[in-house]
Amino acid sequence: MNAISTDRIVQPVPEPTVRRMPSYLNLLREMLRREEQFVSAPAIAKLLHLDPTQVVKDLSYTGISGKPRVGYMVSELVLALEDFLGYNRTHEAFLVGAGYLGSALIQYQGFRESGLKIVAAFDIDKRKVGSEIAGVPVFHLEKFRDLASRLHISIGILTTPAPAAQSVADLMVGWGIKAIWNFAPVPLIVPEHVIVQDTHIYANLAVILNKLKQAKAV
Amino acid sequence: MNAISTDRIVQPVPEPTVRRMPSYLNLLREMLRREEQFVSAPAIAKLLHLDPTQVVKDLSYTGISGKPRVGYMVSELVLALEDFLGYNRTHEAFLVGAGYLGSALIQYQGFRESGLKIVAAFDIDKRKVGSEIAGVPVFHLEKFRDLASRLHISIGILTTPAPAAQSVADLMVGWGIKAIWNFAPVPLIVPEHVIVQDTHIYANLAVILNKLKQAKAV
DNA sequence: CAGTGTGAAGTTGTTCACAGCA
DNA sequence: TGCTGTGAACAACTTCACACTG
Repeated sequence: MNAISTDRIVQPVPEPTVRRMPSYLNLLREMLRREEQFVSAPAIAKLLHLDPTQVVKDLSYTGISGKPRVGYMVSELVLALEDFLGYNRTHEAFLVGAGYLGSALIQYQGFRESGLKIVAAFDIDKRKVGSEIAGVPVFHLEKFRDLASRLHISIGILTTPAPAAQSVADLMVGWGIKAIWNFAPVPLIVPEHVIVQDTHIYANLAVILNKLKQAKAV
Repeated sequence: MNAISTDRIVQPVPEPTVRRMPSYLNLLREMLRREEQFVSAPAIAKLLHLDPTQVVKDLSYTGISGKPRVGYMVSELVLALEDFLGYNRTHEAFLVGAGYLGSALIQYQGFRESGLKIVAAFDIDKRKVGSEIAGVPVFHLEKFRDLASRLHISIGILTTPAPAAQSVADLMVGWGIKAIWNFAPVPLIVPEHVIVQDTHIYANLAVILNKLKQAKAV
């Protein structure tokens, strides 16, 4: 390995592009399984219901270039996307709130091939503490402190009920977590350097109901 | 009821605005509980980490107007938002795929006060069929046909593994469902008149990992 | 004068148009 | 001719600037 950094300058990528990347990877992995060699942007666009130019622009962020008339090499794209998304590094995470949603996330098969590894779950419910969910141990929230300082975990997944969310976020911040994936419908207050990604199920529901209303009105 | 429609013309609302609406409602319901009478847009903006003008513009879509120097009447806004989001009508839904994620959605307390009522779940796993999840009966997928034709359900929630997603979507379409809330990481092919709302957990994960990468690069 | 309300400016993301290539 | 790749036009959303109000 050369002493000069091999990391290219990480240029900012539009968030919508980042959000589409997993879909590309998903599709391309499937194509790789079917041993398809090349794929064109218009073909991808059709399958994912996107604009062809959009796909070209998005894929350009991976650094891979395609051949006119032929398209992109599937295997090359898969590797580039995995690298781009960080799916070949392993990101370890703690999950707090081992209820139904938390359990669902732990169970989620896909995370294993997505660079996310939930290494421990935490709860305050004594019936859950001491058990395992899909091989992931559930500790009492008190233990969070000790473990987080020993291992160094960068991602905290917050799946508690709303009232507990802020205090759990404080805990996570206190123990040096870099990013919080927040599923509670509460805006978290955290120091500036901590990344918060909100995933609010209600926003999606709102969009559906709104589109239904719109459709009915026409 | 008058023959002349009382529905106002449903003007299209920017999707980002729609997505923020549940957060406003959430906050305002909390304020209502605390018996706060008035709230200003800047105050809301601060609590939700938004731009004050944004809040003003968003709230204007509810049809409610505020008083200069004072702000908006909380109770009025809550009612208007509930109406806007359709939370006072009840939308009945079928859920297909009673795994961990499906169970989590069924359990989700919040839906009850969000106008969404999951009336039945379906699966093909014999261990699940016949059971109940939080009072919601789980039927065999075969039964879907009969029930969907009898009741008329507008929303289908799709929480099956990816390979089953398209065939379940076909089923849902066949029985007249208007909107599909899709949690499978698969682009569904449906007739034009059917609304599909994708909720892909990986998109959110991708954003987090990307921000972490970005943070590290700085 | 602190807040609403709105038209204008700015920013971001998408779509178009077309040059280059095999 | 069908595809990549990119700069330019366009559309959508956000932020700014400011007139208005109690």
